[in-house]
Amino acid sequence: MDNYFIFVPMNRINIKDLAKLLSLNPSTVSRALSDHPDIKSETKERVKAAAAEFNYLPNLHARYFRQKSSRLIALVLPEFNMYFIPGLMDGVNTVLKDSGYSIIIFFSDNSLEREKEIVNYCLSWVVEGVLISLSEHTKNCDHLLPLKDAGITVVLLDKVIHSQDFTTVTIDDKDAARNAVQYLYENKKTHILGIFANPSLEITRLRVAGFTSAHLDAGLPPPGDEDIVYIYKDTKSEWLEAKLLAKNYDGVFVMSDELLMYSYASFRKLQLYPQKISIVAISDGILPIQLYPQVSHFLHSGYEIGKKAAAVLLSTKKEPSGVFHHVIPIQLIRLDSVV
Amino acid sequence: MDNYFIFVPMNRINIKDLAKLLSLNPSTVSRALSDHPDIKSETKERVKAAAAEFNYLPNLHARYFRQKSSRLIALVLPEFNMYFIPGLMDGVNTVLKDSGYSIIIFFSDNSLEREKEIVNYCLSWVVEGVLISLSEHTKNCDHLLPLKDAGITVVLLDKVIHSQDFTTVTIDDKDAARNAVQYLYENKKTHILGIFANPSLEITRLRVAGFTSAHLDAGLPPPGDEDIVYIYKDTKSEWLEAKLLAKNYDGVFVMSDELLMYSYASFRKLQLYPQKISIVAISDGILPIQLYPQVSHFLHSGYEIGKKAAAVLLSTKKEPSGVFHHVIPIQLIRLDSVV
DNA sequence: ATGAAAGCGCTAACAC
DNA sequence: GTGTTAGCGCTTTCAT
Repeated sequence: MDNYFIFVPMNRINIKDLAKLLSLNPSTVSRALSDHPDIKSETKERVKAAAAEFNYLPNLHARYFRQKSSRLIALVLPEFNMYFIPGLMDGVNTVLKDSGYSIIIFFSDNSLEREKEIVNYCLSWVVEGVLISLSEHTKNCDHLLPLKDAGITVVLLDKVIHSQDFTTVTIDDKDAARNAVQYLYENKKTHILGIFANPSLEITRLRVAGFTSAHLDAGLPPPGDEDIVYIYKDTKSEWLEAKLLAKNYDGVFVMSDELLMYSYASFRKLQLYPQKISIVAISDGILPIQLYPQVSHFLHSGYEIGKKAAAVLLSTKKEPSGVFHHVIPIQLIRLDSVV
Repeated sequence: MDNYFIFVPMNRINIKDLAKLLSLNPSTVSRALSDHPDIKSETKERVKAAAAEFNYLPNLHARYFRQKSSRLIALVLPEFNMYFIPGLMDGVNTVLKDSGYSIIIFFSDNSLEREKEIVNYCLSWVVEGVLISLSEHTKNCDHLLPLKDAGITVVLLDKVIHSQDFTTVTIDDKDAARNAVQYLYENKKTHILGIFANPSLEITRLRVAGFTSAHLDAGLPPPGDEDIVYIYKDTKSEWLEAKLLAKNYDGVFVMSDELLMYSYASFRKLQLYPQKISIVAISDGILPIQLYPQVSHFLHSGYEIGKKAAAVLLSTKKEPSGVFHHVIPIQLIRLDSVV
């Protein structure tokens, strides 16, 4: 007999069912559930008791479809970076988790094409806000304008392109790099190698600019081409090691956690750190304190950026305001005893 | 005059508008857009051209609401772990990105209460599948049963509790720990310290079991209480260092990347590694090759687990099948020259 | 090959 | 304080 019972997806109880059960009108039930002031508290309690008893859960597609909203925030990320991304997501989640918004997440895999597709998904899902860190192949924000036109709040974070169209949340990249060099200089380091990521990123260009200008400010000769190395996905560590030994460097600036992780083994292997050179990095803070010996860094916290960006998004939704470029202050974490 | 132009959210073009524009019926437009065989190709082309011209994008809430589906997969994670989570998300994304599903992400922050709330969100969003790694306070899967009852496919991954109700994707935790000890033993290490996470996790208990049983298999005396250390969020590294020096250990087993990161500085500081001890870890693979010196490990790839879990989810949706416990094979990555 | 009409579950005017 | 009714945008019978 058992095989007569085939699986039929349980028809979930809805507001209409609840109304029938209580001999009320669907609209009354709806209002009771959302604590509408018109409904007397006795009715509210009856309705809520029944809702709890029969495990009523609203269908959010129906609700938000009707309300022409979605309570959905899109988080768009270019890649899976183990240092920065988890902190960033943590920060975003911290702000959004009790706000009633849910997070729909997209990865552009550093492709502009994919980023454009994702913009369409955001429109199709009628998201209420977009937090986006741009792909490394994105050169401008034109493809984000349809979001703006649709009235969707967009906040760029971390990997951004500054424009008049969109609010951004970043650290002061140029200043961070400048401070780092200055710090090395104050500790009598004058031959400094800068280790940078892909120069097509605005974030890289700004940090290179800061690196260079700090040399000038300090009265040091400007760094030559050989003093600035760009590391790509396929750069071999042997190549970096040759660069490290090419000159008598006494200081190294590393612009990110990935690059610190990438290069640290070389510093140790060549017995440069802590013996001969000082290192300053820009970092999310987790890696440099776990390394041995530890590494001084300027704190570039994904958590803080995520929190700020999400907060800016929510407050912009509450009361719309103009485009603003928010800059998260950085902070020196001094961890070596050698400099 | 300018202030007469207040912002009115642009009424997006919908199927009805498109139909009016083309003097067609909305249903015809709908069918044309979804390549219904009844519609002649000339009409299809007209419709698609107009859709492209006027930037028509479907309202997915309306579509999936009508279709009683959602093309939404929930990814539920307990915390922000920099080693494992990014790889896991990468794996999930790799499988889902071209499947038409979007990912809605929730973090339980290791709270069972929050996990229950998230289950309700999944039901309210009518998600089509749930990929969940359990919170460390979750002791059974009863709170997931409403998902099952609603016909929603659930796949547990990594931090799981095995039961007859839900499919799981994990590595063979017990076997991985056993292999690790065996590997140390084969390299003549007989005094082995095991470093473990919170023992309330099934994943920890299994790895401890493997650690212990491997001692017996090898004919070693079973590890005493002092040979197994559990590291909690607030455990001080001084305490670990005392344990490391308490006996003449020649081998250490570390059950995860976080713990490897946590303990590695101590090994180096005390000049234990590579001088006096060998280390074997269970790891996602990124950290141990970047450390200097590198660390041998059994590869526990978040990427592979994420990929497998997402693939299992999709295939289960295509043709429903019973509960199955999938085990991802682990692989020894031998990296030290000292053992 | 296309049109007409109904309805998914919910909320918000508008009645009373 | 509660009921009536309409409609969000879309798909899908059913009719032609």
